[in-house]
This record gives sequence, structure tokens and C-alpha cells, in this order.
Amino acid sequence: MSQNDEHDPTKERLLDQAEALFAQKGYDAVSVREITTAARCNLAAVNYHFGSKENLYVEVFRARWAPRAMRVQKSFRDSLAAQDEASPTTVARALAEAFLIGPLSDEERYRHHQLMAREMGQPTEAFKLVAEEIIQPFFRQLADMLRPALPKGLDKEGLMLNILSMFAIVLYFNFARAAVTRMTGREYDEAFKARLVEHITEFSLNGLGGSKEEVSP
Amino acid sequence: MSQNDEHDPTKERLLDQAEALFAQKGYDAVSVREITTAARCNLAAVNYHFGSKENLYVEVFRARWAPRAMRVQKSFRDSLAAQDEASPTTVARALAEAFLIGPLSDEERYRHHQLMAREMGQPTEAFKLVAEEIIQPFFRQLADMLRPALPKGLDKEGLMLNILSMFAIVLYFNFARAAVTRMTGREYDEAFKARLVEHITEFSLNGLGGSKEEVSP
DNA sequence: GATCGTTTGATACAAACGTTTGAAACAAAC
DNA sequence: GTTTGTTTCAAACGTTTGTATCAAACGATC
Repeated sequence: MSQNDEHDPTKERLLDQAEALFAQKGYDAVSVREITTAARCNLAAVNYHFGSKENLYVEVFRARWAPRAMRVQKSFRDSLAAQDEASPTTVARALAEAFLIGPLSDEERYRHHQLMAREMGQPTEAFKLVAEEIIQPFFRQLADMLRPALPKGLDKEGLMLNILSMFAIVLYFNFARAAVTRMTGREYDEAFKARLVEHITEFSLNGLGGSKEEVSP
Repeated sequence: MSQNDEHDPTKERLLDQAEALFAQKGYDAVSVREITTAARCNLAAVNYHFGSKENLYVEVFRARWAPRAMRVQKSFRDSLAAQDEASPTTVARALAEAFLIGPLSDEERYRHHQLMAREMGQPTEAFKLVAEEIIQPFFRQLADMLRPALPKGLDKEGLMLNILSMFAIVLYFNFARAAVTRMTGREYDEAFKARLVEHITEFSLNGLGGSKEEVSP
């Protein structure tokens, strides 16, 4: 064998272009020809490297989406570690910052959440991978962080609903940019994203049981 | 002319089946043959009645989606009118109830929010219609209701962000049922939907400036 | 009951789809 | 320099796509 590493240029280009197109248009609206043209390679390359269009889609999640999700999670943990303690306020702000500003470029973030939203609404084979290896472990971490600061009477399910709601908002403000821009009249520049972080932090506080705290750091 | 009313059985069946399939699979994953087979009519019927597949899609929003959105809004206004006053608490609860329980069957609600989520992430011609005639007027109503109860210092944009966040949560718990069921282990039965209404009401309160109130009615 | 516009039906069409093929090009090993 | 395994390429495969065509069936009006 000659290689099992990840440095085949054609394969890399296919993954990049496939992800961008799948995120932008959805699986069925993208043709293999469109992907291979964008990746400047032959039509047969998809079937040679990935076996099928569907395998390529799943591989996009394994090789591109999941690593990027890990980077976002790390960004969240780092900015939280810089705080004195993990109060609901600091957790909420760190989460909003990681997912709305964080380590990703604007285009990366858009791709990331478009793909996520599509899988949320219509789970495929890729969702199993994403849920088991990325989302569930992260939610467990979040729950462990927040549990000590919980108000009495909030059970495990209630905590999960709160975490889901925070994610719903973060997801929405990323994947529905067009709608948000239309409703607010604002583009996603740095000022607006900072505003969104403030908003999400404040909005999430009550659910997280931190309504008695001050929002500003 | 023989008719301009809405009682052509074939046309109606086409709209029904098209909506169900578009919601379930997305525009590109559904073929005209699939729609006409489901509607038990000839292949040519789509082009005869709607001119093209794309027109049919837009017409689904005009003839099915929009009227249903109006029914949900009416349900919201009615349950709010039964209250003494439109406090943030009652508004939040009425909204959650209208969109999670409300007048729609479970399948209707699922269709409705699937289509909405798709248009949010990737707006088409249909989104213009939906935004201008349904969403924006409703948001204006909501803003007018909430404005008197606003805490000081919450500007127009902040109010819009709060409304968007409430909708993000409501949308998410409807269109991402599969993901929510996976994370919580709960099916969307009456008990869970009631739990979700409670959760959303409470979660939204801080953002809406009602954190000083009691949640239970 | 003949005539009209309207709706259905079977069929045809070119274009695009995902996938397969087999030969050419390539790089490394001997 | 030949051999070997890997990758790329143009071309073609059989299906399926959205749309067009046109005759048959229908329903009301005269």
C-alpha cells in the first residue's frame, strides 16, 4: 500500500468542495459533476476515492465537520478556564462566544451550522456519528459543569431541555442568517455578532437558573 | 370560465401530497412523478395546474402553509385574550402553547415547521411571501404587545432579538424532533409537549424581562 | 345532441443523474 | 528499463429527471 494518510490532494479538494456545496444547497441539490468540477478533478474521482456520493457525504462529517466541532468545543473550554468559576453566566457567555465568534471563519461557521441544521431536521447516517461522538459527550460536559450551580428542583431532563434551548438559539442565529438579517436589518459583522453574544447570554440566564446574577462581567 | 374556486380535487390532492413530500424530503429530493403518484393523478397534472414544479412549491406555501400559520396565530391571540393582561409570562406561554399544542395535528405541525426551517436556512421565492405576509406582521403584533411591559433600556432591536430567540426555540423543538427525542429519550406525546411548554415559558422569561414574576399561573 | 373550454391520460423527449469501464499516466521498487 | 500498484481520464452505461405533446374524456351552454 502507498498511503492511508490524509494528504491526497484530490481527496482533500473533494472533501472541501463537497462540504461547501452540501452545506449551501443540500445533498440532493448537488450533483457529483458539480463537486468534481469545483474540485477540478475527474467525474470518476468521487467513486474512486469514496465509493459513492453518499459515502462522500458521510466522510465530509467525519473528516471535516467533526474536527471543526472539536475546535469549537476546545475554544469554549479554554475561554471558560480563564474564568474563576463556571457559573451559569460564564458558561452561557463562553458558549455563545465559541459558537458565534470562536475559532472559525465566517464561512466555516456558516457551513458548519447549515450542515448541522440539515441533519437535525432530517437525520441521515452522518447524524449517528455526530450525535454519538460529538454532541452527546459535549452535552454531558455541559451538564456536569452546570449541575453544581443548579437551582433546586431542576431535574436531569430539565437541565437537558435548557441546554437544548441554548443550542437552538445558537444554531438559529447561525444557520438562519438570511432570515435574521431580514428581520433585524443587520449584517453579520463583528458588532452584530458581539450584540448577539450579549443577547444570548442574557436570554439564557433565566433558564439556567442564573437570573439573580448580574449579566455584565 | 368554469371555476376559480379552490375545490378542484386533483389540484387539492396535489397541494396536499406535495406539501407532505416537500416537508419530509426537501424540494430536490422529491420528483414530480412521486408527487403525482401519491396524489393518484397523471404526471402532466403538475404542469397543467401549476406550470412547473417550482410554481407548485411556491403555491404550497400560499395555499397551505400561510393559511395554517394564520390559524396558529389566531389560536395564540385567542388564548391570550382569555388572560387578564398581556404580561411577558402570559405571552410566552400563549406562544409556546399555540406552536407546540395549538390547533394543528401532530403531522400538520411537523410539516409546517419542517418547511419553515428549510426556508429559514435556504430562502427561496416562497420565503418572500411568508416573511412579508405572515412573519413580519405577527412579529409587529408581538412587539406591540410586549412593549408596554418592557424593562427600561431594551431598544427595538433588543426586543426583536428576544422574539427571534423565542421563535428559534419553538422552531427547534418542532423541526428537530428526531434529535430532541434522541437527546431526551422522550417521544412527542401530550405529556412531553406540556413539559416543553412549561420549559419554553420559563426559559423565555428572563429575555422578555419578566424574571421577577412567578412562572406558574 | 352538437360545440365549447377544461381537465385528464398515455407517451415522448432531451437533459442530467450516479455509477462503471478500461485505457493512459504516474511514481516507486527492483 | 521493466514491473507494480495507484491515480486520473474520457467515454459510455442505464435510469430518472422536468417538461411538452396531443388525443380522449368531461361538463356545461346553446
